[in-house]
Amino acid sequence: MPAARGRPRSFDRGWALQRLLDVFWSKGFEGAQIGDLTAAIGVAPPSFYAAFGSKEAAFREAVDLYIATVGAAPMQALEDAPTARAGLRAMLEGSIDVALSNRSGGCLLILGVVSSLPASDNPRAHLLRARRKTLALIRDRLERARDTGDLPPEADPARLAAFYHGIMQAISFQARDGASREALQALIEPALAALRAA
Amino acid sequence: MPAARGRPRSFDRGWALQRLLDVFWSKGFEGAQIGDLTAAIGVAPPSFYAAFGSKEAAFREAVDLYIATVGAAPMQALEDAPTARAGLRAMLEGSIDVALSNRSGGCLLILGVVSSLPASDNPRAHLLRARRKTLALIRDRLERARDTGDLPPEADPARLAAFYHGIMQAISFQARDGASREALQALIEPALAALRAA
DNA sequence: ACCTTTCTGTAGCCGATTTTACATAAACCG
DNA sequence: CGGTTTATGTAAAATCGGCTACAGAAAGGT
Repeated sequence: MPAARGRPRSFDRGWALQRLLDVFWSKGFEGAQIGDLTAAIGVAPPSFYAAFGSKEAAFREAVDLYIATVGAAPMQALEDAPTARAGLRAMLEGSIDVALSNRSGGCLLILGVVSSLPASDNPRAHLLRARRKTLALIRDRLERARDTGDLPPEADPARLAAFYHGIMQAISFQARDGASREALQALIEPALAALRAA
Repeated sequence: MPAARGRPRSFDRGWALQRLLDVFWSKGFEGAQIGDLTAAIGVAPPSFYAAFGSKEAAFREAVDLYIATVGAAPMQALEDAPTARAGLRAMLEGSIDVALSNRSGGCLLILGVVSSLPASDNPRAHLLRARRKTLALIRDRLERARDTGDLPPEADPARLAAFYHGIMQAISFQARDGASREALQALIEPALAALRAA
């Protein structure tokens, strides 16, 4: 175990990453400026760069932390519920909780980067991979439901997964536009009607 | 009518505005840089500023042109269809046509500004107003359907309008992420299931 | 013809943003 | 306690964005 060498850091790196996540979440990759990030930690730019390398690298780490913590809850709820219907409802309700737990509203993975500046290409691609993973998780859960008889054999897990992923995107977007919890919850019942039809 | 004074403009302003719309649509307000806009018209910056005033003013004009042309088709289809169901289906299919008719994919009103930089506040607010108008159009059409017996009296036009507006947003996001026409069309049937339930 | 008006291209200003030199401070090691 | 290592704050470099001064060009008015 290598004893700590040199002057110790004046802040806890994990704590700082959570602050960075909060800033990136509410302002997006491009909206979050170095000044916002360093102010959130309470340090000067060189300390930020020494600890995280660059804005892009910090964003990547913050997104991974988001996936492992904030974003995991709705997906876990989907996984654990006894039926596909209950799972989807829990996932969407969890998404609403997430979308309302931040000043600006919405999901970091969906709204973190949208503009197409060359400087945002890598962060954008990182988020796109995360979204594809979310989609795959939903599809897997629906396939399991079909295989166990919870959904009829003619149900189309891939199509339904894209549809419910779309509902998550709608929740995020409308939360960003200032929708209330009631307004967001009103999206769930109409969305679940698609299960009866399938 | 005052005869044209001074040196005439070297390009047609309406034609130029369409080019600007194309650039703003595919790159967003912040992603579209002055160099992109002037290159699309084929002029130097001073000509752009003489004709349009500023990037923000040009964006506002481009958005208004988008609403009057590109965006009008799906809403007109919603209005003209004989039933609410047929209208919503036509609106969503029209949204898919729109979303696929641009390099980057998606709707300008939904994806044009997302980041929260202070410099984008006015453009963002302008788009938000446009979205509210879209939502109101859908709600009005559903109210009419309810009043004429096309939808049952217990149907909730405001809720359903928010839901189908959400589907449009999902179409835009997934188109921006590269979804195929087939993938986007697969969102429509599940969405229409909400009508049967209501 | 000459003046006024308006547009055009070159070239550059001005501010903002990410990132880094540099000197200094705070820890451990021998 | 001197030396090494790493972090910190000030301050600025490097870059890049929107925007504009200027001088010249192209039209109409008189």
